[in-house]
Amino acid sequence: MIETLPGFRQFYPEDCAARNYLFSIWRRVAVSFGFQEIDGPQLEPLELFTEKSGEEIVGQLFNFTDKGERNVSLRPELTPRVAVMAGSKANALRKPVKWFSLGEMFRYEKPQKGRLRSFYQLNVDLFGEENCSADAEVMGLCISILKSFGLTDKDVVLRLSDRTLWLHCLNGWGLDEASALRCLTVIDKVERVERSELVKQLDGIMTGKGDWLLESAEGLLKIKSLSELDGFVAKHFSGTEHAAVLAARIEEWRYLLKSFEDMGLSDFVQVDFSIVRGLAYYTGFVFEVFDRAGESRALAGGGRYNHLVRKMGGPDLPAVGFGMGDVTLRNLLEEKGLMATFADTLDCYVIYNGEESRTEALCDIMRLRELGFSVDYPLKGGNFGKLFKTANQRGARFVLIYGPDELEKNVVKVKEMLAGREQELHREHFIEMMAQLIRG
RNA sequence: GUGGUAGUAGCUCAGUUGGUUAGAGCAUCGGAUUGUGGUUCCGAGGGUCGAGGGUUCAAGUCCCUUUUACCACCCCA
Repeated sequence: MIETLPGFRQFYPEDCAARNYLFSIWRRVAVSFGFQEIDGPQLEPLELFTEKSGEEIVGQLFNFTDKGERNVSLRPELTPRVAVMAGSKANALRKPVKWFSLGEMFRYEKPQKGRLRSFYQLNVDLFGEENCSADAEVMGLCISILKSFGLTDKDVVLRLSDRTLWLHCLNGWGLDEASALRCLTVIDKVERVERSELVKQLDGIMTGKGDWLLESAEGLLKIKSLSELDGFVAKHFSGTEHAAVLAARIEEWRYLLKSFEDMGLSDFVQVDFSIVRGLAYYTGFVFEVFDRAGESRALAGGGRYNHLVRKMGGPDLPAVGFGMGDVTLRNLLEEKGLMATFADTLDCYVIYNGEESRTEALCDIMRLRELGFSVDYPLKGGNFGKLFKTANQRGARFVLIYGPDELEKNVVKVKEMLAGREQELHREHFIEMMAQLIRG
């Protein structure tokens, strides 16, 4: 037997049903928020990704040279393509542009739990609105989706941070923009790297002041609420030239958090400045959603990326978005017992006895199928006891019996499996009556 | 890319210091049961013991290599 490539999955019916369940909720809730579905190619020119993320990214890509000597890569994410799509029609698109996409992504990584080489991702993007009402809408959708799966604020938390505020503070502490960005990549590691190592790295950015810088940063990292943030900014920056921009930014925070309150989603949101996200293209509010209990990987993550569209060759177009993968989500839902088991179900299972009965049965089966009902029947007959057992296993609501007795009386015997009730329906109006029974 | 652990039927797993023809439960198929389901009983099929090499009279078991999965790193759009 030939195995799948590492990190790729086969989907048996139960797996497909589970996947479709995730897709259906993703799609339904995104549409309910007024987002429209889009998609892009699965195979892309390599430059699309190196343009956005630099040459280092190639190590993580599923890339190769095609028969036309083109450097290509399976898509590891959708965002650059969406940025191109939005950018190239930017002037023609009604703002705000609210798009989402469900698709398979590929990354050449070492497979482990919650991380495969092929996975499905929901991608949500909102273009053309600078106000943080757009951030609220996008994050609100992210939380609402998780709620729709049955997850509560006891299960998951959206950790909300802000790269703009970080940069203002670092700027206020004397770092230029390039140093500040380097500093953020160090801060991103604060949960998993030892303190002395962090100080060393920060020393490399601000000579002799690494320790002080880390302490200042830790002040920000400790903050858990807006009032604490107010206090922090007052303590560090009141009376300085940075006070005004910081005050303005805090007003945006106030507006964003108020939006979550108005949406009834506040309990899902936690101020947490340790989230800065690895990639440098994020420009404002950033967030990640985690399982509150476990140490599993992030369920979703995203933020503001106001410069990407221009970087991809389009006009200035502010943007905010997030991605959510199927693997971690499904793991969590299974852990929490929120993943339904997807049993085989049928509206009708038809059993017959003899060739003449089969002729009549097939005729009715096709008519019921045309009405959209799921109807199945044994391909090779069998005794009635066995066939009832099969009907039961198949999850059939009704069993329709076509036999010599019924044929003679010109009826179909209909058994409702759950109730065990039986009745005979005259064949003259059988399809109509059967349709009524199934519907209701 | 670096370490650790593991791999026996479709699934979950037994398999003694190396010793007849590798087992069980579940699932599948058939029968008891050719006009009535969830229970029960009987039976069958299904294994190159992940792959390759070595040690041995003899390897699922010991050794080496390799591969895959899981876990921890690196990374994480």
